[in-house]
Amino acid sequence: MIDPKRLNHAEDLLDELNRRGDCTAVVEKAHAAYHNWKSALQAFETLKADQNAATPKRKPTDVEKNRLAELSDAVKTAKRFVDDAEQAYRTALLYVPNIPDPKIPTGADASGNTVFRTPSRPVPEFAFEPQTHDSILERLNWIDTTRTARINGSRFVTYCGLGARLKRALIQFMLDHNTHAGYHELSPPVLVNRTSLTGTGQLPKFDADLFHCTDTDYWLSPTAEVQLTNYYQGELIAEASLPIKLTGYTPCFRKEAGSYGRDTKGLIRLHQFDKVELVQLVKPETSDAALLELLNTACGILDALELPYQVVTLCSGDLGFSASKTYDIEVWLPAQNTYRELSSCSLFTDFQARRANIRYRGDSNTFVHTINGSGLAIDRTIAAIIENYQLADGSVSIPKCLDRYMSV
RNA sequence: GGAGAGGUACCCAAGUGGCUAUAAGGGGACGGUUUGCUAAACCGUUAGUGGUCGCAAGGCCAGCGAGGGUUCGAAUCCCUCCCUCUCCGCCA
Repeated sequence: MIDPKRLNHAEDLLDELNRRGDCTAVVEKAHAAYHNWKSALQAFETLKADQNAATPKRKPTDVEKNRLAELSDAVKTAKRFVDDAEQAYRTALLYVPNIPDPKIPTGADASGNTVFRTPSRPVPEFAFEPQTHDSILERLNWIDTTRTARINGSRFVTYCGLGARLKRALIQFMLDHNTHAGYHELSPPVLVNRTSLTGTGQLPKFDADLFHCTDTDYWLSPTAEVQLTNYYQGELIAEASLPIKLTGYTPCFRKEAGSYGRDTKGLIRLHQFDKVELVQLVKPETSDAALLELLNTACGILDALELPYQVVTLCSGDLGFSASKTYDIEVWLPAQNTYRELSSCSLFTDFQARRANIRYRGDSNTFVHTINGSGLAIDRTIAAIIENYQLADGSVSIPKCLDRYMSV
């Protein structure tokens, strides 16, 4: 949520927001609803002050009672107006995206993204035609999509034998890496409530992407960002405990509605996947540096795995709804002959903190800035390892840093 | 899932329809007096916050788990929900 006071200068706000694409409609709606609420509030508060002044300390006489009853009716009517107006204004505000960082490039879509860090190492050269990760994994019996399709349908995977061990090893390795970088490990539930999803910005706008339990208001979390960021929901944090750095492994669930036909094979786009997440809650003045630190932690995992990657800065038009600045880490996939997103590291400024009401006790009580990124997506990392580490004889080797996690 | 008990400030807790919650009383914390130094004793401080109006000083409104309702008036009565605790059932 943006600072509602910015609606007082809606033209300036629009100048900044329209770098994403046309936001006029949502801003004008929020702007109108905001002023409607304020005038309703002022009318109510005046009446309420009258009522408070007129209410006697003892039982009122019948004459007084008539006048008090009138006042009471007027207050109730005014209150109803305020409540409706407030509901409308808050809802409208939930649909206004975050303000893009002034320093990021302006662009309409992914073609406007710029390279922030050039490839970390040369891409591997193969003396043979590199195979796709799914064909290799299937042949090695490290995954079984045929049986999984019977149990779950498409966009699910079962890891088998060494494949399952590799997944477990990667989770372990990444969590160790992140805790060594100073992140506190949490292992949260994967069912979350509506309030938390609203706090981090998935709801109300993006409910079509989420799995929702039909008989309760529980949702399957699409990313541990939800659980880790909302861990401090509603809290007033002591200044001395900032920055808070959290990491956690969870399964993640996404409907992937609207991506029919895209990445149907392999591990790139699944309804359920595994991810190790990095989250930071920081003081506003340190958030730019903290984003880079978090990015470096995520990149450090790929360095250790010796996988080639590049980092791009998302342009204004490609930015997610809640983010003000995002760096995508893209790993090289030889069979696709391209870099694919493996982690998205974003600064949300106070946008999520306002929605989730996370503040810290400083000179005044201020909203923290939130930052998160994958560190890393497990299944896509497996895809990258398999494709980059494949050998001429059809087998694959395993990154050296995983040896101690893969041994029996 | 069933039966019961709770949720008031940093913690415990009194308040059960009107006397603006300066929220009684403890505890803890902090400051002071006293002291060679500690402890004790005594004195004091410990409501913070959100919103709104205002250049400001300051005014006003809302806050007793959350949301509704009853009432001229609700921490207090009623309803729904959340959470904690005890017992039973079920289960990993």
